[in-house]
Amino acid sequence: MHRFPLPTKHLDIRRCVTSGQVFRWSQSQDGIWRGVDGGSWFKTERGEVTSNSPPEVFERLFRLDADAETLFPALLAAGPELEPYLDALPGLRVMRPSDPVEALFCFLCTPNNHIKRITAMIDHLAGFGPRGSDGVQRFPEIGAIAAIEESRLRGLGFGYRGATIPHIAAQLLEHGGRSYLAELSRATYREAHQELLSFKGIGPKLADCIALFALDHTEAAPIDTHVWQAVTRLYFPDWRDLPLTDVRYRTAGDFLRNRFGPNAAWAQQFLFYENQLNWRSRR
DNA sequence: TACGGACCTTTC
DNA sequence: AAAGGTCCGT
Repeated sequence: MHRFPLPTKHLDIRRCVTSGQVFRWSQSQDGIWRGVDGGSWFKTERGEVTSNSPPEVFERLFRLDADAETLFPALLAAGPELEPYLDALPGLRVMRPSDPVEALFCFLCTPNNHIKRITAMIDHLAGFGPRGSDGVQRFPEIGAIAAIEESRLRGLGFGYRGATIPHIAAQLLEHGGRSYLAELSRATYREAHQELLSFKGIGPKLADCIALFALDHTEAAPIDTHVWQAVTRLYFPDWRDLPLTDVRYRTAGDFLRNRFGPNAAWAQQFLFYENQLNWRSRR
């Protein structure tokens, strides 16, 4: 058991874990945040973190090695238009989940879906994994997911994803499982993204989420409906309210990569959350 | 290559 | 209707 101070400077847990980057965190009535990531569990209370892992694991998860004092000026130099969003959301981080398998399958639950149902599905999926002696529900391995019957998942409310999730797990095993994912992590962003697109059920948006959160490619800039609104408002006004086609997806993502390079994911996070916070007032 | 429609289910 | 989309027809 470890206890250490919650590094509140440049870290706002609420915003990090409600921005759709991770799905196994929740806040209870008393304001305490509890989260699971890979084999680690965390609990934050009164400015203190309790965990089964040492502080370095927490710091890695919230990417605290990316120092805001140098990162924010770099983002602003490349994109001064981001200033109001950086000011409004100074504690937002791009998270770095520890387990690529967990991150990948969490994002397979997200397409054409909403957060509430996504977390319910992920809790069900986690239930297929082992429960540690410390009571932590570990996420299932790829093989365990591949073995789940489609009807079982449909019965749990997965809808058509009850078919794609075990199928993708089986495909992953054929490609080499975890070592294959490790290869994609070492490959370039572009190679990894293209490879992920070959899976049935993984399109450009999911491939970017997986490249970023499972494989740690920070050039990835997942463009969902919210980021699309922000990007068209700021950079592509002619495309406002137009549907997000493959070509537009590629163009917008390349634009963010050209502008922000390896910090594209940071720019994407601020654009996403800014739109989440303000879309109602703009209507 | 680009556009519609369907897809499971829950929530607003 | 729309949800942090994707696939499969035309």
